[in-house]
Amino acid sequence: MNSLFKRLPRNRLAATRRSSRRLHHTQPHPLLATFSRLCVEGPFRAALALLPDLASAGLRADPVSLTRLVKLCVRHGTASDGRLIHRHVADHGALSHGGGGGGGGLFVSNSLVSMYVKFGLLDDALSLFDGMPERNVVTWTTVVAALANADGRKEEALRFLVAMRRDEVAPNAYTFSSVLGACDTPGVLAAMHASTVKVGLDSDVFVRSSLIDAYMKLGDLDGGRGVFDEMVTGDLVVWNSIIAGFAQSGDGAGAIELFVRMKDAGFSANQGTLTSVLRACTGMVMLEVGRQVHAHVLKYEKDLILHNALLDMYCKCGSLPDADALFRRMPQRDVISWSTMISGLAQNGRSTEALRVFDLMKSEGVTPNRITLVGVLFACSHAGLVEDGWYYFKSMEKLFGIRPEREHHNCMVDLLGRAGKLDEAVEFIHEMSLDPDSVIWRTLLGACRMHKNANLAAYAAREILKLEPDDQGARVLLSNTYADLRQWTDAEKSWKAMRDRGMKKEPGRSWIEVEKQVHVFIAGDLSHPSSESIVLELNRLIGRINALGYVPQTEFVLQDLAIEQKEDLLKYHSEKLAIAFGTMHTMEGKPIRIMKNLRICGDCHAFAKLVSKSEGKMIIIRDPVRFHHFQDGACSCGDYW
DNA sequence: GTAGGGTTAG
Repeated sequence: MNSLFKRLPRNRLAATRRSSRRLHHTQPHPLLATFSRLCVEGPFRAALALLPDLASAGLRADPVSLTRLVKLCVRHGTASDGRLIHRHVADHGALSHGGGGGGGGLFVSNSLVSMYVKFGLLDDALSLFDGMPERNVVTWTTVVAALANADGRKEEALRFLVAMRRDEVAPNAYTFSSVLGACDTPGVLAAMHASTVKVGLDSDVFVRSSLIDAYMKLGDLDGGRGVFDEMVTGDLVVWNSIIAGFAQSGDGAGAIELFVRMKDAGFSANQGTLTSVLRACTGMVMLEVGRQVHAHVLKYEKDLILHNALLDMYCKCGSLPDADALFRRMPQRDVISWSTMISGLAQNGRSTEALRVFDLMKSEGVTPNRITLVGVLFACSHAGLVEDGWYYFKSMEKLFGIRPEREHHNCMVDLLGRAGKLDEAVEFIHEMSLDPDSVIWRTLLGACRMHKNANLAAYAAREILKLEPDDQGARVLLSNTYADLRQWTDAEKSWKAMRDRGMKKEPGRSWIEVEKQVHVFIAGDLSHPSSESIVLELNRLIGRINALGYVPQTEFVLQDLAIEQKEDLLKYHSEKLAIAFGTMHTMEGKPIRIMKNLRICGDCHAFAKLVSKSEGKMIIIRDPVRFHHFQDGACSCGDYW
């Protein structure tokens, strides 16, 4: 079919043209009919192959078919196929808009703009947009959406909205739902929200879910909740938006609560819902709820995002056998699956395996990205593999084409600092090509604390405070470092500086899931309903581990107090309360899983090790950075954290 | 026949 008309002699071709003109009002030329049919039914390749034939026969395809062809191209074709179609229609006048919007050229142009966007060729889309003689609300919305979704082009999206209004094209619900994704400051969002109300589009489900999402992404939970609560009739995605918002902002319990309400309201979860619920479980270490969700995930075996979320849930709940089994069974794995597994192993103290998985990933031909490399460097730094870390850092650009960015430099400072090579770490900071930011200095400060180097700590803290004068973390870490060194006057000075600025140290908090309920413990706070029995249990545990040689390490109390007071403060650290609660409520043979908001202190670490031995129970504690698996008196971190 | 919302790794 492709070359049929090319082989026709010229006179026959002319006859064909005449007959096509003659038949125009009765029936279409057979070639055009075939083309139209292929644009509806496919296959795409066959339709595409007809374009040259149409051209040489001098036939002009109708805009409806061309629009369909572009759509098929997005589904089945490549960007170069798309360019080919674009060139064809441009050469054959199919883009002329024929005033008054009567011509189909505008439709064809719009679908081409959208096609370029879908192929990630935003600049091609914009240059086509620039050349269009006429644009309607669809044209504008397509580019506004594309800019709102592109990295770092949100401002442009907002500018396009302004230009659109100047062009007297009124935004509709499509436009608002798109542009809301670009509203990343409270002021802009408030103004956009007001605009939607003004034109009566705020109750559109698409607009509403975008509004909720925008508020939640800004951390304005009340704003998001407000938009949600106003809803009279909604749909599943609106529910998904609010659940995702709670899950992302760390309120896992709130997310689960909404999930239950959603089901009561008669909606059944889809993969989007389940992904967010899993994320909530991940944040709260709710392994049992997560396992229940797993049962529903089985329905969506092809959904990679959902499976990756499940994998991460198992990793972050410290349940590596589950993670491992899932990873092996997953029908497909992408770079995110591999990165999740690498980081998961590293965070759980299994760095060597993490590096082995990285090798496996490469041997399977999956290309690592910058986040994968963060996981790899994390594995090196948390296992003290200084040489390996240097190797990956130095070769990542050559081997994988990934130029080390801030986060990788930060990993290196961590690697050197943790290993006690503080001078090298400082030298590394001074020599790196990027300007050190507060994150890097904070990493150095953490290492100084670990290795009790107060002078360097003070230097790092000053650098942080230069960049961020109100940084609590710097002041806390600095005063802790002085306290470690028994330099109480300096420690107090630093505390005073914090108090003067109205800052308070964040209290330690630990969580544990028991029978699908999350119990929260705050350091020194005995307000839990069963505190009495918890304290009894704590005393029992302390009695048992005293026999194993436990001595409270009061050096971890960072205030200058009498020994007994220090012991008391230590005794009621939140993770100890949670461990006691866990030994009372965790079934035989099941590990105790705890999450906490701050890094674990040395005394609690020793306590957990000994309890794991005396009670014959595995204890898993997740802190903001990594895990500790305590078993039979030892910890997976090898006391290196 | 053209445009829109939520969901995964550091």
